[in-house]
Amino acid sequence: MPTITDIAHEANVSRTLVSRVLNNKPGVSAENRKRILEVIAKNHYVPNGLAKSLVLQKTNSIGVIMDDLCNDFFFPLIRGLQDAAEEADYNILFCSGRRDMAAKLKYVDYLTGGCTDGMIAYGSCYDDDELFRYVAEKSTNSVLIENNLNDCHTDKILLDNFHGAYTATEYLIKQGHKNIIHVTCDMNYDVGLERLNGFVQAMHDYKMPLGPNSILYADHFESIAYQQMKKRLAEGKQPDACFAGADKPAFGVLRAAMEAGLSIPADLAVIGFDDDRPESKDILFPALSTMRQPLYEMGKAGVELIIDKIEHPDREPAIRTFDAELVVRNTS
Amino acid sequence: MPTITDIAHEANVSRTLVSRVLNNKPGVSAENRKRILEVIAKNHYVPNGLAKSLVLQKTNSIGVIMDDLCNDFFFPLIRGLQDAAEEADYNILFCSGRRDMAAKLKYVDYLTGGCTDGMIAYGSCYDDDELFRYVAEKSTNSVLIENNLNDCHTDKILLDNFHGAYTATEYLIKQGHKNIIHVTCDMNYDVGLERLNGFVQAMHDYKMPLGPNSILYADHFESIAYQQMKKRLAEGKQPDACFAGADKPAFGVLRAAMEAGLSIPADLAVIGFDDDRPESKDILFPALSTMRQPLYEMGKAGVELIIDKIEHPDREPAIRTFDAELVVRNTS
DNA sequence: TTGTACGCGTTATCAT
DNA sequence: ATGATAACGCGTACAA
Repeated sequence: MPTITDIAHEANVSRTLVSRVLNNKPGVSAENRKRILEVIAKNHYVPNGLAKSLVLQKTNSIGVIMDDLCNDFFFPLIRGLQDAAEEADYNILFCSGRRDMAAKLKYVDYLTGGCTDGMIAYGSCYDDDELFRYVAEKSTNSVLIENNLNDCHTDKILLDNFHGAYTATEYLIKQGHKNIIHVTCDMNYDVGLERLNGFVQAMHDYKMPLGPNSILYADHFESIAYQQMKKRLAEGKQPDACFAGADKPAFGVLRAAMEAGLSIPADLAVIGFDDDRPESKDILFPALSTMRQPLYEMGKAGVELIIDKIEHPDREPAIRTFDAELVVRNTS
Repeated sequence: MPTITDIAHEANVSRTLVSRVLNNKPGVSAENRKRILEVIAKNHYVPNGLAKSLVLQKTNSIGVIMDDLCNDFFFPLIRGLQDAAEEADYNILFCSGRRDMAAKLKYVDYLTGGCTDGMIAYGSCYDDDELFRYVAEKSTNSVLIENNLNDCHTDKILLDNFHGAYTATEYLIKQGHKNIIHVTCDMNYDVGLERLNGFVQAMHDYKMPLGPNSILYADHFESIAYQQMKKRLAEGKQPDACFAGADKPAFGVLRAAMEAGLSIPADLAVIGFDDDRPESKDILFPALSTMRQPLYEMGKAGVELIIDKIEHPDREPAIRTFDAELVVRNTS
């Protein structure tokens, strides 16, 4: 790879002049500028980003670390991050250590080691606590998305899971349903608890019956919710509405209900959370009503926040909270 | 961010000793090593990657540029890239200029500007020719995946589309089908032509009837194939087998056939290419037989190739070609 | 308009 | 065992 020195030699000028040309700065005669540009083009010369960033103390790029790049649920998030970065003329780099904590931490070291001006980490499960704390203790600009750790004093983008669950439950109540249950998502995730709490609060506020039978514990997949709901129906205890803590368990509930011959939403209204899609490909589900996370907007906000932080490194950590949006489709 | 100089001062030693400790090298007294490690830990110090890479002329990271990160078709590719990079202890960074050529080229400049040891570009459409040529003319290590440009003298990972199409067609012939047609995918892509050629060659070799009615021109989506097939069936010209140049048009064909009351695969056998999934969510398709691209293996090979090139910069450009694999499901 | 000299943070070479 | 010094490639005061 040619360096600025090579270009300077070939053009018979000093490196200073080449640098001026590269950065469109004045102080170069038209003649020299032309010759320098020719030499640059001829050699396909591009300034070394490492050296440039090192001296400028600015990389103009942002790193993103996610626990999974291969999940279409995150597409809106990725698009939001990309759009905001493109708009601000920043490079945005995605990387993922997947389920390997050591790999994740290595990427954090990489991203915070000077190669980027700031980093964004996405994660919502307890496993990510270690990651988030590791990011937060670095003295670099960082934004954490989705998970709220009170001891991490960095910028954060959060979803109000409690409020979303409350909204969904309230909607079912106002639709006139009398026997509403909640099917949880994975309670190993923060979101599981928050959504359960939102459900309970709404039921309480509207003085709806709330007992041990009001909650069915499932996880983030279809299967357990399917089994639990099947069992519940077999016992003859049939609710008339169900708020699920995530779409995957909601599809499990739907599957059980459809197998039992229930008509949706007449016999059972179902509303999920996340605007996800079913795992099962061998069954045709009705379009699921759900609470949609504004992931696109959250991604955009994440980049905006990190850029603001880069430009004002000394400001206090900021938190931006987003509300999930009720999307009514054919199951409610 | 603290620097090595800060650490050295705080530990009352020279930068040399700190560097030795950081890189686990001998030549430091146990006492000093201990104190230096303490200071490092206390300050959460991480060496600046820019400076380190600059002096070492080695970044230990690989960049990947794809025209779309938000497409689950590429998941196996991404996983292959990640697995191989992880195994070789390289960082792997994903970026995408999406449909904006200027953005793509900017990312190429970034990735080839010293921040990575090499880059991998994926692309199969004609639009990517400009991108690929731009990558190839850089004097950095690069691997191009999927698209074959003869004037690009870089490492390449290719799929033998001709052979895959031949295999699929041959399979249909050997199954005893007499009236086989080909529904093309987008002919603006290299792959479209290669797969058409493979079909024609197989039909020719087996002396199967080949006329103007043997080919239906569609694109990379369901709709046109659906319309074309619907029209064809309405004309009463019903083939007994169809090889589609991609899965999306194959689903379009299936949709038209199913609407016409045809039984699959008894009345019409269908085989696609790519192991993709349907666009339509309102219809339940049978599991499609297809030619699966070994994208995971291709991704792994891409990283292996680039690392080999990094270690042997002077070797001749290498090409590795992969065969698609016939996956027989319920449509043939 | 042009060029010299210094510094960005690190590693490596060579003294001590 | 320890430390001064020179690179890596670039931008930028400052001097000419």
